[in-house]
Amino acid sequence: MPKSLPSTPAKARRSDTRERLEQEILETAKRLFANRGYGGVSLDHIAREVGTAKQNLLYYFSSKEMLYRRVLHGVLDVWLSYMAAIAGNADDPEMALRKYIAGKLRFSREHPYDSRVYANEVIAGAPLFAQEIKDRVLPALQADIAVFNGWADLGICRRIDAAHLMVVLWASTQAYADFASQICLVLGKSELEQKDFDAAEALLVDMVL
Amino acid sequence: MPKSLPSTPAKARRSDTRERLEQEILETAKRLFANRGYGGVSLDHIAREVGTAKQNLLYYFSSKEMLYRRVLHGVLDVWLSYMAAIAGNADDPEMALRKYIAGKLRFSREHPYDSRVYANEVIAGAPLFAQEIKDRVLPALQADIAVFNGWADLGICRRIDAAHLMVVLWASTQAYADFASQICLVLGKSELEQKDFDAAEALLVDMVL
DNA sequence: AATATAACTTACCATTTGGTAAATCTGTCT
DNA sequence: AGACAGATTTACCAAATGGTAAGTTATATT
Repeated sequence: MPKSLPSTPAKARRSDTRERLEQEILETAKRLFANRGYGGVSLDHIAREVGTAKQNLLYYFSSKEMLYRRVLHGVLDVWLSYMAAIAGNADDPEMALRKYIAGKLRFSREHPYDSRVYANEVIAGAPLFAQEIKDRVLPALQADIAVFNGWADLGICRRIDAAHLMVVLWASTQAYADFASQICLVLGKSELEQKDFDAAEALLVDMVL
Repeated sequence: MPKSLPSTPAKARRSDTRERLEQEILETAKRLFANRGYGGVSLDHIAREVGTAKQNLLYYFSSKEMLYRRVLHGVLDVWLSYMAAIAGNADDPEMALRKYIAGKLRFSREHPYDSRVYANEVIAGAPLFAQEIKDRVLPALQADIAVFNGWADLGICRRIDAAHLMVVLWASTQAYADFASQICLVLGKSELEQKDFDAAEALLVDMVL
């Protein structure tokens, strides 16, 4: 343990550990908010889970609502990062849709807590989220819708109601995170496996094309 | 006001008003639970909304959890009542699917609070609901799945993964209640209208068939 | 009218809630 | 070493929480 040979400046190391704890708080809060909703989680609960004192959370985040906002913001970052597929493949409808469906299902598989926090917030009417959705989600969605309509204009694909198609795709893929507990019951297993996601992808691609 | 001429026995009248208040409590609780989740609603909150004292709620329902259970039970009743379409039209796949999609969308339109309470509970992992889902929802779903597989056996329709199809249909239709706030943002309107539901129905039927 | 019972309210209570203020500790820099 | 800022804990607090116990009012039965 070469404590006398810090490769990075001390200041940086300290702010690193700070960032790591901050990140851990955010992750834990996300998981709890996902499972029990904003009102169902107390700061004390989060703190205990992280292994620190409630008041230390308030040192990192000025209030419960601010913590929640930060969680939401991070969730949206992840959400959007999985959504760029369609506009990025504007020349090949089939490939674009495949990638889009696969991407969103991957999001559900890899980030179930993010998905559920998002879902909880939207179900609640997006009281804190509406503006950010308008600013960040809507443009992306509308770009995708425009791509669809462009395809229809060119006769490459049938003219469909792109907005509703996006809703259906979004809801269907997200269900594999948000409603996993019920899907498990239906499929008679305790948790979803990769092949369930593959089956969902196959079915959706099949339906859409 | 013919108070001296009670058309119904006094006892019945009293238990009627009791039932009416009980129903009002359940409706109000449902709406609040739908919008803010179990942990986000207090008994006081519900009582104030109903116009009575918190302690009167506890006279009608022995605890917050019991009240919530009663709400859940009622939600499931409604949910199931809209789900009987497929098995009831086992001879005509197209008609059955049409009716099923239309029915589930009607549920989303007519009972958004029920839908959201259900969604919240499932997102939370169905801690109180799992057994009831197993007992009441699963048989209905499996009957529907069996009908699908029967069709495929007869060559009436393509062989598809019926379980996942049910998930997709369920998620897509329910989204129009649960995620209404976001769909409104996408469609650029303040609330969903009948024609939005019609468009969704057309798209879904089109995709499935 | 008297009584019993159902419906509702008032008064509490222990615990938990989000949050503030101050004290303490820890590592860093001079 | 001592000063100093950053990080964490301890001690509180007022309000809200779910719930109990006892009281009060309305309604029905005799």
